[in-house]
Amino acid sequence: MVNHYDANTRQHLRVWLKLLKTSTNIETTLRERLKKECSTTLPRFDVMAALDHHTDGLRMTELSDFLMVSNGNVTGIVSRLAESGLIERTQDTHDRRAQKVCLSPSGQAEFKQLAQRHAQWIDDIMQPLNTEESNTLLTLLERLANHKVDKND
Amino acid sequence: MVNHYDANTRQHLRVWLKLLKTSTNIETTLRERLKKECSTTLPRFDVMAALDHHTDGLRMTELSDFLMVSNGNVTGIVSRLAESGLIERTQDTHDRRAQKVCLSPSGQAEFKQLAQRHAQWIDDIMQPLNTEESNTLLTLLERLANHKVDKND
DNA sequence: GGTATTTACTTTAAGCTTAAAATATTATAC
DNA sequence: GTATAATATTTTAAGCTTAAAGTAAATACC
Repeated sequence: MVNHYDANTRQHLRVWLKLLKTSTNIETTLRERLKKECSTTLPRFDVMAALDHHTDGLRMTELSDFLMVSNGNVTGIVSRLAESGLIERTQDTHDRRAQKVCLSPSGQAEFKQLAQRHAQWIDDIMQPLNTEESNTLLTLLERLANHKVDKND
Repeated sequence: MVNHYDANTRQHLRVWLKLLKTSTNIETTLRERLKKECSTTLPRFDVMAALDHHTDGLRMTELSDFLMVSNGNVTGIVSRLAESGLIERTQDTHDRRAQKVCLSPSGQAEFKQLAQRHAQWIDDIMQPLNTEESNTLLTLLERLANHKVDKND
């Protein structure tokens, strides 16, 4: 198939595909390492990171809002983390619909290990860029992220 | 929780999170538009794009290699696309295990529409960067993508 | 106080994704 | 020619993800 787009559009597509591929590659590396070296998954890590950040615990809805995923999604991940004994759920005494979720002591210890390895991996992956370059990258990405797209093109 | 990482690591984490978020945001926008405006999904689009690119058709294994996903994954997506009449499977006459998959005429017409809208969306999303900036972004991303990580840290 | 609405959360259905097991067929070794 | 290995593909089990429907409890309204 002949590429019939103009030069500008081709460049845009090229950048988007590279952005997607780079991000996906790094994500895949993290997922593989979390699985092989730590027997866990990225979604579990993300939930644990959120709870580590919020020491007082979070409600289910607060958790899904913070992670920007659906509330039904969090239900499953939290259930499995609870089965593994890494998080604890406590019923809200004033609101019987709600519960507060937080890391268990073993969950805290576990996450401490995970976070350290995770940071090392990212350090390794980001190695090729010096401070100035990574600042440039950050700025350019922010420009893309902050550009609100009109949903009704 | 106190952030106990050194400045360099913090910067690396910041850049990675921004890269992930930007990429995910764009991907989410594309998924939403494909669903709402075109009643399809990104995986379906990706398979159709691969077949549009390979006019002679592809075997299942070639398709999963090209898309860099598992072969079992492609089985499901191709089945659903075939149900929709957008692709056709033909048995290989010399190898009864194999089949060749290609876009049906309606699949070609459908993809032509999809590709055009997709290109417009990307054009819109990449708007905030001029040519020089998008070239810089491309270069920095390539540096990250080409950096092979030692799997046995 | 009783009805209606909102809120917190779970369940369900459908699709995506993978690794691993299973099937069927072809190619190789002897 | 038959046993073995390799190849092409599908199936299965498990988890992730969403939107939509369902459940239960709290709040608002009158």
